[in-house]
Amino acid sequence: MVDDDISTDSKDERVKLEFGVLQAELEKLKEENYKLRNMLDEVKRNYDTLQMHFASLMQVRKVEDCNQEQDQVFEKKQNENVEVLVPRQFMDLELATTNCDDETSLSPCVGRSQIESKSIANNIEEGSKEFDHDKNESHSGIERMDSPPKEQVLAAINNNNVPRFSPTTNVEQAEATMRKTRVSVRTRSEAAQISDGCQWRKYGQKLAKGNPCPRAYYRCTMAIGCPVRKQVQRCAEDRTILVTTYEGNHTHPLPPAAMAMSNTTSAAATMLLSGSMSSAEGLMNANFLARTMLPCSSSMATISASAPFPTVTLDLTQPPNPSNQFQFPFLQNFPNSTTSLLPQITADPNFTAALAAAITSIIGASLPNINNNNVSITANNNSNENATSSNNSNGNNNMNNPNSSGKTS
DNA sequence: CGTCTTTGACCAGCGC
DNA sequence: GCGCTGGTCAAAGACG
Ligand SMILES: [Zn+2]
Repeated sequence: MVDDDISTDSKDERVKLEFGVLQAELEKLKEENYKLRNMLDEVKRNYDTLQMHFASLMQVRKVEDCNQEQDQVFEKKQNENVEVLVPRQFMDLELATTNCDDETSLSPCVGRSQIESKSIANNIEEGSKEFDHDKNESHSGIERMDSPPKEQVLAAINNNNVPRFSPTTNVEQAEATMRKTRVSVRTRSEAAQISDGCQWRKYGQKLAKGNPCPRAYYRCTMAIGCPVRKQVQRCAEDRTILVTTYEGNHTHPLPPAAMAMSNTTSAAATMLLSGSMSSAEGLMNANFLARTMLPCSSSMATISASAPFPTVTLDLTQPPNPSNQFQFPFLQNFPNSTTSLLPQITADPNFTAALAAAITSIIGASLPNINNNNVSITANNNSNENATSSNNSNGNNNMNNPNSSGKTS
């Protein structure tokens, strides 16, 4: 009996030991699997990015060929001092901020850059209306807000796993000239605010000049100290259009909706802006890429050198044009989208905010030294946004609060 | 009672 | 310096 007991005990112990070993091994394998999966993801992203880059280069070459033929016309225009300014702005990043950051020079800059975009990139977009709205939105003094510290920038880079084309020196240089990157989203919405998965706290409201609708200011409260802010304002011309401008980088993980987009947009956005940093050619790249990022859109993407800080504009108000979907593999790799069509994706109310959040983080982190870029991406969206908070007006307009005082400083 | 919104005050930048 | 404008602060109140 005693012997038997001992033998079963030792047997149990051996089994336990073995179990423990196996469990440890399993854990190890899990970990390894996780690492490998991460690596695979990264490789995939890099592949997508490279493919984008390649495509853009091909486009650039095409356009260059085209331009050589039209060189004389170009030179003539440049002599008229109309076209030449944009490339210079992109080259002299620091000077550019002083060239173009006052209100009076803003409009001419918009005009110039759009002419530039169009003539170089062959019929990229007419989008002057959009930029008029954007102009109203963005000539404010946000640039005086504090730049995020280096750690934050690096953290954001890591968070998004963005493959960077700008060398480290650019990031360092960028710290000196750091400006807030902004992502402006235009959607059709009756709600006072689009639901974007983040938590926001309203901290102010103003009547902006040139727009009877008040502009509301929100700050991200998903994490203590998150510097992300957003402005929400209705379009003066079409009050069904809600313009939401995001600014800054989240210091916390993005909500699932935003994360879903992040992987897909990171490569594209990085490409978009890395291409646009230093030259007219880059401007072209960015336009081309912006156009291809959301190929279902009826209008195309533009990039402009108008803003005192880089601004990506997502116009989700246009009617759909599903003729040319899936031009690029990264869109096919869109998480969970292998069976769905892009218009459905862009109609998702989460899409807007997710894309905005992702791009804000990405470009804010990886390419902070572009000072005068405006990227506009247009897609269709008739989403039904939900207001996450009641957002009353203290302006003298038609918003919800009948008791509003009508006074704004 | 804690959280959020409202809203007048305040501040900085800019043009004159 | 002054006024205008956009952005932020913070006290007071609303709300659950
Ligand atoms: Zn945040």
